[in-house]
Amino acid sequence: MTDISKKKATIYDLSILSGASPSTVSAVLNGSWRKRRIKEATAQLIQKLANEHGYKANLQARGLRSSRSGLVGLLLPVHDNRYFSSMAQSFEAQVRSRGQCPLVVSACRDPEEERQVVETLISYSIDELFIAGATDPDGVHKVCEKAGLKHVNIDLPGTLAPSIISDNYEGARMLTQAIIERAQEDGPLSPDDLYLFGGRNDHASHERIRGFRDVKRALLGADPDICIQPTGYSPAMTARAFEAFYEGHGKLPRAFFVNSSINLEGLMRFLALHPHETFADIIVGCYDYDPFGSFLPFPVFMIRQDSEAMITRGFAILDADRGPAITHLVQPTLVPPRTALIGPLDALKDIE
Amino acid sequence: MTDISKKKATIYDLSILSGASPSTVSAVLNGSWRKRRIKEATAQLIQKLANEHGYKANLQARGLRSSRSGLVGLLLPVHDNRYFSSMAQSFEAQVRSRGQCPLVVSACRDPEEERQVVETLISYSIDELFIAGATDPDGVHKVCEKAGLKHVNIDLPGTLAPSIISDNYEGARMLTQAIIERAQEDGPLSPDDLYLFGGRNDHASHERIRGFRDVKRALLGADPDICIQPTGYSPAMTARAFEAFYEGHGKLPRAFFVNSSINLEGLMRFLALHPHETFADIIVGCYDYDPFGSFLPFPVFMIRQDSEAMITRGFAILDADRGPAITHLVQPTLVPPRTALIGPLDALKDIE
DNA sequence: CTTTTTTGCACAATCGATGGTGCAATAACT
DNA sequence: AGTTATTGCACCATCGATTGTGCAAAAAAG
Repeated sequence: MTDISKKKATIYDLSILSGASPSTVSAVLNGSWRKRRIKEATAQLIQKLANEHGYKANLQARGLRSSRSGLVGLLLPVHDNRYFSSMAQSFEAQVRSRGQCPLVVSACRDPEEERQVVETLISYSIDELFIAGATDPDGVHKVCEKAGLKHVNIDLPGTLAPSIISDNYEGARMLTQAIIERAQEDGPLSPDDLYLFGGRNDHASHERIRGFRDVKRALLGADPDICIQPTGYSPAMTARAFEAFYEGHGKLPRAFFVNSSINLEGLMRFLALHPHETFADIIVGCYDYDPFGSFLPFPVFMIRQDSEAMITRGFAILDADRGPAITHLVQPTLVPPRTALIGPLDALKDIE
Repeated sequence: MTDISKKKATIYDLSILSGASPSTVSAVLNGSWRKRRIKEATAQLIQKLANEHGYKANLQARGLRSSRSGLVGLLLPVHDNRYFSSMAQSFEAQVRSRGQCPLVVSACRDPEEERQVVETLISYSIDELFIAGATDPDGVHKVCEKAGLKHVNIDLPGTLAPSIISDNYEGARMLTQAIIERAQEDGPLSPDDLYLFGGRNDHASHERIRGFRDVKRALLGADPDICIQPTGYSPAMTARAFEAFYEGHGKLPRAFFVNSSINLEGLMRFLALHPHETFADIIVGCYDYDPFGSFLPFPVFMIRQDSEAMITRGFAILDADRGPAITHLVQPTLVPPRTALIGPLDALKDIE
């Protein structure tokens, strides 16, 4: 603080200033000094000097020596999405509170990129890795395994490492039931009136589709395959699917289940091209929560996945060290239309 | 790849395997081998061995020696917001395409936290830093300065380093004009019918408020102070401001300008407590773009800030090395209601 | 067949911290 | 006073790369 020197102070500088050896300085500054039986007075002197000179340990050097970096990684498919960005937010908070440094990266749902990004993180000797929504969790697992890196899967399960995911089946059941009941308030609902858009060949989509179909069959008696319209996690493809349906039927289905908020963005693209009065009576369910998505001009039921709880569980599992490769389910909650939930931002103090 | 050894290979391992010295191996693997006049055959042998053993440089060691890490930091106020998360998304892409590793962190709009987080990043020897939306850019600047870290401000300007920000004044003018014109379609608008909610004591808010007031005065002839309601960047506080207005007037203002999407979330919280029919005729302008925010059940004009361009400019400035501490303006665009823009996600390939 | 030049590489110091080991000086016991 | 225990710290190897320097061997020049 007081000091104006250009270069960053090292333990060697403090060693000279204090008259102690570098190893003593190191011990004092990394907290191991009691164990090393350093005199209290010596420690205080060194700490005083360190403060005066704004000493900060070089974490690359420390990491090199100790082969730990204090970095904890979170691998996301994308940032630009409320589900994942709020996961990033909770992740950061939890990592920081453990005295480590969060490293959030995205890999664009590309299996090869996922592995490469993780290789890079490993080159920085990260200590732990959360693999969220990976397209190929087991591929990433192998990379981690080889490097001895502790890791868990979040959101999409793997078979080789512990996984913490939403209870997609139950969530989809809740959501499907909610939109059916709501749609039936406007009159009887035929199986052809209820569609599902979005999702692809991943575990979450499968489970959600399974939940959707089970409830639909139970409540509406039938479940034609045509009502399932996978589009990938792409707004553009989803918009195309809505457009195609619209061209064929002159309207949208009375009610539909949208696999994620990313797919819901596809619906927005479709809506932008059509006057909204035309679709004033649709009922939508979206497997994801977005505060604005909840207030669209038609009823939108949403599912809020508890990413904060998943991260917490993830740390618990990593701390417990080498848990079995089982899948832990976290319950999501059904969010009725027009609901503004509080989120991680509310934890922030914000002065006016 | 082929290799099954437990530990990561180092240049020393490859040195033994190839019969070359560690320095030769190093030179081959970091690309400086031509400069060092290493025989082509030697280089190829070493590269082959490196591939076979899945060699990856230890970046902490490299960073320690060269005092560069290949890490580029982006300091955000928060993740959980479309503006900043899409900034993170473009940032990542650009950093990766430059062969570096992105490090995105948030500091919760807390000046002390901002400085500490940056100190931590510096301890990892990051090479460059983008300071986005910092509460105290100049405080952060000083920390960077002392460490000789190249940096630029994004979104909120500082006085000591180059800054790249939205043209908030022009953006606010466009937005204000758009909502006034739209509101006047429903009949004459009095100055008391047009409010501004959100924002606080930062440069962006000041400029937006200035733009708002200038246009309002020009078009509506007056601009009572009461119509400016700063709430900070907090959904909860913003909701309270709407609630207070509603209690006093039995309705919301006919038209209003919301300072950011975070404040717009405050409007959602208010709306959740009231039947939306009551507010079917409000006209809203929001300084930020959110794809779902654009489709609320009343007209929402939005401003899309070009975060991608800001990042690009930022790199240009950093590459030009030590630009003057001037402020560069990036033009935002006005987004009419019910518009679904494509975003960084559309760059992703997504197989069905 | 020398002398000079070029080629190809090895050596060793260094970045800044960590942690095992060993050795004085002091304190505690006979 | 002589012996043993304890305290307090210094020394040094080490983590894995980078890079300036130097020196043989090979090639080119004379």
